[in-house]
Amino acid sequence: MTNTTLKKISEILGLSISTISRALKDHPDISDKTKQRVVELATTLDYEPNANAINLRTSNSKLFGLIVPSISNSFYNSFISSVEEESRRNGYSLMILQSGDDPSIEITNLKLCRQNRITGLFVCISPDTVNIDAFLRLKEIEIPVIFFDKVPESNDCNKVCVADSLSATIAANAIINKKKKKVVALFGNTHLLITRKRLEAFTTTINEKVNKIKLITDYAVSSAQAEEAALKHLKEKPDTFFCMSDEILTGTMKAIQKKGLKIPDDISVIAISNGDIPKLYFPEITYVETSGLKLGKLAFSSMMACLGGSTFIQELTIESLLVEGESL
Amino acid sequence: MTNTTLKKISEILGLSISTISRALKDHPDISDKTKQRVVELATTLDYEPNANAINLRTSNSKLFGLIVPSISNSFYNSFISSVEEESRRNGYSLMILQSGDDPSIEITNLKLCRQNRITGLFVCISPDTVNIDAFLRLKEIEIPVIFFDKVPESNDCNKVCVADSLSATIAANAIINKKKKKVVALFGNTHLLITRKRLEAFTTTINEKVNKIKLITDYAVSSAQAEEAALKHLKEKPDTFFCMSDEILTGTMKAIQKKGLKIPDDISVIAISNGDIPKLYFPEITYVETSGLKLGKLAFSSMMACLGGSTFIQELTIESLLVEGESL
DNA sequence: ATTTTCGCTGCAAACGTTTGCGAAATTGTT
DNA sequence: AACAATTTCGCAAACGTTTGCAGCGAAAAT
Repeated sequence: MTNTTLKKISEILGLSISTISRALKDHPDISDKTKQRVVELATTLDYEPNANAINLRTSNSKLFGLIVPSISNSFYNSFISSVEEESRRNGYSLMILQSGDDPSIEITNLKLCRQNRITGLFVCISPDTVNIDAFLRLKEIEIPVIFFDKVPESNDCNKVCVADSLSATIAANAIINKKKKKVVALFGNTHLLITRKRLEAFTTTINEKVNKIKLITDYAVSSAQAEEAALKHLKEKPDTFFCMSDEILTGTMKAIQKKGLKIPDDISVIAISNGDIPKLYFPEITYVETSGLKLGKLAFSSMMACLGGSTFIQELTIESLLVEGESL
Repeated sequence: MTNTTLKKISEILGLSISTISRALKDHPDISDKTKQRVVELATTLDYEPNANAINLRTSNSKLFGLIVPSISNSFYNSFISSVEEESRRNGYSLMILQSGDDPSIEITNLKLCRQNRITGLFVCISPDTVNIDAFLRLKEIEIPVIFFDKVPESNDCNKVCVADSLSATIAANAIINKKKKKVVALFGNTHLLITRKRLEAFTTTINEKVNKIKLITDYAVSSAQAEEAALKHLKEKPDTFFCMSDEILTGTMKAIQKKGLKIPDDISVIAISNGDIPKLYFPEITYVETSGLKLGKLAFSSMMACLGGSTFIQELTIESLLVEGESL
């Protein structure tokens, strides 16, 4: 049993292939009677058009590529989820590839995308990706590329990002408003632009405060390291923890639970997060939201704008907002 | 600037298209000198073969479809992650679609897969999917279908599952060994085979025990519902909670934290989980591991077996093991 | 010198669509 | 009845590959 094709239908009905093709897409040239016969047979034969043939013929794949370091990450996850949904809604398919933060796999993935003649690409580059020429070359063949989250520094490309500096500033201001006195701020990998931006915005905002807040900063590149760091700094009796990311937050929370501290009576916590993790705890953790869902929607609309003919290169950011739990 | 094709290369080099095609795939018929010229030009022209044309011609898409209720779920996530990796390693691409537990979207996704002439399909059906004919029809056109995790009851299909009954039995035995007396067991959607299996295995194992354990079972289809249920049953002073899934676990944990109970002194907890969530808490939650990664690898090898010609219908399970935290 | 062999290359069909163009059948107009 | 207009349909080319087969020139064998 093989796949049904236009040819097969045409032979059964004694009509030409082109008539079948037109009938199935409700072309005005075809009479209603014929259309009906064709549609009927097509459904009983379970006809599904061959996307490869269509793409080849029309050179319009209706397929987006998406390259991301890892799909098992709550932020990327929600990003992907929303892009996938938007794509389907708009009649596009999505090909999702993960690079594992390996630039060479990134290139392999890019090749795969090109071979499948994607209509557009969403990509979050790995920290070690220095040369983005391969990506920029897509533009020469008129394939829009939207960089998201971790974006290259080049000005010559479309980017959508969360507001790194702003979100850290919002968190800092929330801490100031609550009149906290001694803050331990934990950050991630200092190689990343995102860390440096958040670090700078956070410390400047805190230090701008007139009656000084005591600020202790530290770094961790894993949840376990964050736990250690938090345990260490708990000895200095801070009243607040600021966690730059979910990874840092989970480590910090383990330290707090380990010490049997009550939130927010014994210690306050605020984080920058996608929102999933903070809601797991009781009381729920106050966080500055950097929504993967929203970023996905923004990326998608940016993509559609490019496909609509906009050659305007732009860098977009989604605003952050404070989601108040009861941890601060 | 348009895409490079074999034709373009052939015209520049004054060779035929077939020669270019053969040269690029190192066919013995072609002389080394010619091969070298061709390969050289192809790389400078950034040639990438058109996958659509190849698929059309060879009717072998090297593309797998994967339909899952949601990609933002730690279990499916690790499943997808491992299938994606295996696919890439073996020269296949992966098209990931989410159904949002909506059977009609599931059908849309299935159509998309068929239109793209996938080589095989991995699918986790939604709880409301009653009719799986559309999936079984793929087998008639020789497209292997591997059902995973939430699988239909039909015997006429390939399934890979976590050891549902076994994992629940292991959890029950762990509870028995710890000499618990009063257990609240929370389960998910009763429409699902997985729920019924776990329910049955758990209750029988508990009830086999000579000196009776008091067992209270309840159901919840969301984390919030689980929290409510846990809160309700806490009034009956159980000494142990059994949570069938991560979703149930997070709800239960919120209830426990809300009441300020200490684990394991005031209350014990054991869950069936992928492992990510249990490790977020302190003390870490004891769980029976059902690994998405392992299931992914199993599903993939099962797929490869089908493609290798095995028509042997089988139901495979990955074994579970108890990962001891300090919550029991 | 003729045949055989062998290395290299090209021809052409096929995969399943879409679509411009022309042709036949039907209808309407005078 | 003759012709124009309209409706309905088919032809054939094209998209970019792969691949069986045949062709051709030159070296090797007879």
